[in-house]
Amino acid sequence: MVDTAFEKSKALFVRRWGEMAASWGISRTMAEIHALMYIAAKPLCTDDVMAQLQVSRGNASMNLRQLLDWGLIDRIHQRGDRKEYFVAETEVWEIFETITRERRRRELQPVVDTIDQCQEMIEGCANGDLTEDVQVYRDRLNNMQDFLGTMHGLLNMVLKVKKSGLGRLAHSISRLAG
Amino acid sequence: MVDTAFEKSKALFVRRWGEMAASWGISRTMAEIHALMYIAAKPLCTDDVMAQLQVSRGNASMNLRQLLDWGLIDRIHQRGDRKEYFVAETEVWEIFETITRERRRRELQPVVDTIDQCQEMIEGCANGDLTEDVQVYRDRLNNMQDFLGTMHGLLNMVLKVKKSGLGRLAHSISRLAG
DNA sequence: GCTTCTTTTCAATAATTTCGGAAACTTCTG
DNA sequence: CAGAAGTTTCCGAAATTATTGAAAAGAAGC
Repeated sequence: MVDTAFEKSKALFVRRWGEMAASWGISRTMAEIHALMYIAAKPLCTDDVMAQLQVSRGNASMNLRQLLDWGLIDRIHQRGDRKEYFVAETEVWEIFETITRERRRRELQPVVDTIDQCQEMIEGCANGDLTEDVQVYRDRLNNMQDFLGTMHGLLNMVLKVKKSGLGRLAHSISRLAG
Repeated sequence: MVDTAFEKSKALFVRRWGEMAASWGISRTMAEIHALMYIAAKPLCTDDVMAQLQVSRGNASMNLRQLLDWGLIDRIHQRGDRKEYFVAETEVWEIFETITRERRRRELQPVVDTIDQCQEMIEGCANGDLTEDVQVYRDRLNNMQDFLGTMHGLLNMVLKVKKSGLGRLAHSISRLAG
């Protein structure tokens, strides 16, 4: 039956997407729900999620809320239906941008702040025979900070051109790289 | 005391680094050991790790092994000492490249392969009244695949120019982005 | 505005997974 | 062989994730 191959393919994609996300620190179910909606042709409701992923209502609800918080899905109301339906952003560059923005804010920014703080803490440590160790430490912190700053800027630029300019971008970079 | 501020600063960095890594799917202790070695002026041995992070020998050993597997630290032998010592790669771009390479291989590649597989599975599904859903699904898979391919290439280019060309690269991209 | 039905959210409990420590085991060196 | 360093395994602790059931919120009908 044609339908079976289709369903199996979708299930495979959802499962693998969840596995990948799990190893990136994102709850497996949350990623599975996202995958499900990414490939869905129509909006899905909570019951659809429950049925297709075999999870409880509470679990589905909590994860849907988290996806809303991330901005990866939107709530929509069908006229004549009381239920809430959800649709995922399907533009991959938008998805990437959203995830990037959120993770930067939640997980990278604290590190950047902490490095600043670490540097302040050793500002007065230039005397004594520990100077060399301190100097090494200071350098390592500076290098990391520079790197994070550079990546931050680079990401911003990539997001700015997105797919549109990426052909030209690629060409340009490869010229530099050669 | 000068030394105290230095030690506190290092401890803070190590702790935060571990926290960040934890939310990226990397064991906290493994990341803490890595941080410890990244900022260390001299090679460290297992006992140093045990003492500074307050972990057991077995735990230290396992995580050191993992770091070796990742290629983030190297084993070195001090003459006249039977102990093994370890040093971390301290060049940030090298660290980034290593992590990128490993995560791509371990976590991204399986997804790419799976998408291929998913596409093969629905090749014969162009008939029946499900055509529209299948078509949507097919498009979404294609978009994701394109995106992953583009990012793959982009990352390769960035790694190729690394820090050296990044000033020019930044300028070039921002011109495209403007 | 109130009731009733449906859906969502929350809190407590349960299950699963991950992580770390102790100790047994192996290897290496002298 | 003795002793020290390193590795592996097993088991318990902690953290994360999921389920259940009850309360709250929201819409439709009266």
